[in-house]
Amino acid sequence: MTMDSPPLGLRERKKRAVRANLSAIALRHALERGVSQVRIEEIAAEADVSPRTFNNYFPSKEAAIIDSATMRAERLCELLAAQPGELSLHEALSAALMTLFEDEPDRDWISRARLIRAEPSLFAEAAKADLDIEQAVALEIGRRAGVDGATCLAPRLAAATVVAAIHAAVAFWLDANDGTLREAIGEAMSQFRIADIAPGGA
Amino acid sequence: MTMDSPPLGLRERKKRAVRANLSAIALRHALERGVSQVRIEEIAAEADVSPRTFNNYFPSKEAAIIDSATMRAERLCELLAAQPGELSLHEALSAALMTLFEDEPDRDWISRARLIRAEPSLFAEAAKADLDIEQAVALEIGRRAGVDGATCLAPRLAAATVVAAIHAAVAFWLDANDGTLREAIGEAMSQFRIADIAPGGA
DNA sequence: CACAATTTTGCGTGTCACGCAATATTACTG
DNA sequence: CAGTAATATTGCGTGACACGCAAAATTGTG
Repeated sequence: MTMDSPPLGLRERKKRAVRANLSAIALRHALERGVSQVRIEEIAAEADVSPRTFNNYFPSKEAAIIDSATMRAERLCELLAAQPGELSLHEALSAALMTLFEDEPDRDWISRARLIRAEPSLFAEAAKADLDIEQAVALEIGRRAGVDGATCLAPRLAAATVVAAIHAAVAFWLDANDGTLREAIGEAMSQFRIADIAPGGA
Repeated sequence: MTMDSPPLGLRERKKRAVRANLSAIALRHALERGVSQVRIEEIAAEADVSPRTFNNYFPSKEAAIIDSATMRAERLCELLAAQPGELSLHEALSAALMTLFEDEPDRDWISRARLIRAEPSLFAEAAKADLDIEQAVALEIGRRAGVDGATCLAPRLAAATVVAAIHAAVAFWLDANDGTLREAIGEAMSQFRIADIAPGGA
């Protein structure tokens, strides 16, 4: 799609650095004091930035904490598209997820995931982001099967259940402290089936 | 559990009336002007109540609009528990949902559902409520299968996928304007399978 | 170096969540 | 039918926040 990776101007690099910095500080504050005690003013001060600038990057502190916590939907879509067409939908999704969760998450990701599950305001913010992910996955599933992923029920259902399965697996793994996340994802995918999508369907 | 249904004092009746009234006014304002233009002050004035009292019932206008939009988890749990034990988990869930969605939703429910999907702030608020629903369903599924619905993966996965399927079906039905919601739910449930849960599993 | 584009910043405004204490309403008891 | 305890409503004040707007600073370009 848009691949301007190499020519990344100073401008864009600085913006991304500021954004990542603000997000990291926000997460740390939230872990140390609790989300409700996080103050935008303090985050901005620590990042050497005006408070107004914070709200220039994020509409709320929750958004800052969540930022970059969402697994990238584009990556999942790419992996799904890369699976051989002979595989059933369920097999292709499983294989894509096994690749997506190839490397175990780092400490920041884990503590952030725990925090999101513990704090309703963060959970709500994350749900908004997951909606976009789900739609993107539905579109890719639809493309793969030759149907409209935006309107037909089947691809949307498949996307919704897969995202739900990932959530359940992550939540289980966070609670269980046992085995790898990859294994939890795999076990989840093995415990339900998604019907293949027939292109000729109504 | 707690069954004080008949002896419902004046106090409780008034509270419920005020709550329902505030919620209805909030929904109407949101439909007419958009959520961002809803003012707590106006809702309170129309309900002949102090603005402070509004925040006594709801922590935000979004919560007021959402209130009573969530399908009742207790009802789904009851219906699930009422299904004969010979049925597989998937069959029992399907049957329970068919009963739960026996009567088609009214106009208020539909317009609210549309609004929730269109407005991210409402979607986020609804997601919080759905989390509770999911946990309750997981507990009931676990009880039915004789495993711990709070810790084991299987019941949580089943609950998550079922809730996701309901969401997908509702969203599809709202877009399609074709057939009944009941049919959409049934079609969704027929397009994926949930593994039965073995009580002896680790 | 000058000039255009973009970003940062400060300021003001309207909205909101919530603690607290005073007041009003409801429930209960002799 | 009081009188009293429990609970709900209300007004007020405070801290925080989202966001529009325009001036100032920073970056990209010829």
